[in-house]
Amino acid sequence: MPPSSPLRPDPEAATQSDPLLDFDLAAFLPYRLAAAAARISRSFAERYREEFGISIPEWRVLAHLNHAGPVSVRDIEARADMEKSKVSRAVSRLEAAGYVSKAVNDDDKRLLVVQLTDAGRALLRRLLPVAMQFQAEMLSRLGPAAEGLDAGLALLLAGDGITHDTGAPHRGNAKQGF
Amino acid sequence: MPPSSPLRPDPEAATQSDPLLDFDLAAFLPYRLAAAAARISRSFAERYREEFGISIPEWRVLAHLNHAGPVSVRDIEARADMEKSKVSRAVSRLEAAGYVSKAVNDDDKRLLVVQLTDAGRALLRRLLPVAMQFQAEMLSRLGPAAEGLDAGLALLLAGDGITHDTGAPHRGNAKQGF
DNA sequence: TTGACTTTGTTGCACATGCAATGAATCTTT
DNA sequence: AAAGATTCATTGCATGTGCAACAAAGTCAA
Repeated sequence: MPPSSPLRPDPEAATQSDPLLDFDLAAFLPYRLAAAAARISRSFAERYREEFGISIPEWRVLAHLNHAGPVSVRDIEARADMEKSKVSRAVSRLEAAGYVSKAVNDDDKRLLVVQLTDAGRALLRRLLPVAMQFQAEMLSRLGPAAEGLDAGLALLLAGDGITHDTGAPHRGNAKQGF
Repeated sequence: MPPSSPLRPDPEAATQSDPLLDFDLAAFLPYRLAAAAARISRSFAERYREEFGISIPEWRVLAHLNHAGPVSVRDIEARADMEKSKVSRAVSRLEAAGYVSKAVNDDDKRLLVVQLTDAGRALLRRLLPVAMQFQAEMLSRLGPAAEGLDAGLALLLAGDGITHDTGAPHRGNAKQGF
């Protein structure tokens, strides 16, 4: 018989009290995931805002542009896991700040060609090391648990959308983390 | 010499190209965490909104009340990882819906006593099984990786705030996931 | 070619959010 | 006891968000 861990409680024990079971939010996996993500994002965003004056949606756009070269809004939407309106606004802000340029694709005039400017590339040269260091801090906090965490995330992300280099738009709606 | 994994790239290789390193957002751990959390939260929120008409902040308040009995806003703030204004508004909505009652603590009149009503308890009896099932679906998707994921989350949450039964308020600010 | 349908990006709108400011109650210090 | 500092909850405000509606461009079939 397998042991009853906090994550997988003994199904026998679950049937015990009908009146109101003692559900602990702190042990609820979706909540834990959301809370951890919110905490990490908060500190990352704070650092980026203070140091570079950009938000996370903007960071995502820049990072994707660096990786992929000139792309359309639709492309960013798929690869950076953001709604198209969010992408559109982030790109506009970045354009206003001079970090990217927007042009119309001549082959298909519905599409935008978003591209890094020299200023954008210069910003990225300062941005990327900070991101790498942030991840390094995370990994050092995680230690050997990092592999396990990442494997779990891969499974959750594999579901229908984002995987390594396999982008697809997502559906559904939810304001914030659980 | 240890192998160079995507998570821990070979430091030698990192020094290769000065112009612009090829940073892949899809492999960036903070992004992966945020994207996975967003996806899970989205589908959870959708289910709860459709079926019960409540939002995630409201769900968190209800879950904590069920676990802890009558509490103040400050208590919820700590245990449910939400800003106090968010808690205050969620509690007000729940009160308007008849699921909780608000009263003034007689010992300390600054504190609120938020309490489940009968309707609130009845709602929870319907709510909790859905949450449990949602978590079960998550676990089944994760399989053996669940333990590793949860261990990683525990380390990230241990930092300064939420742990199993050790609540503390948090600082910093960030709109959404990375 | 024309007309229906689809895709792409932007925007109006309603709503949620975080932060700072506020008012009330309590605690601390003198 | 009085004055100052602190804690708790609420709210005004600016901002970010998702969704739906929209216009422009492209596709496809008759």
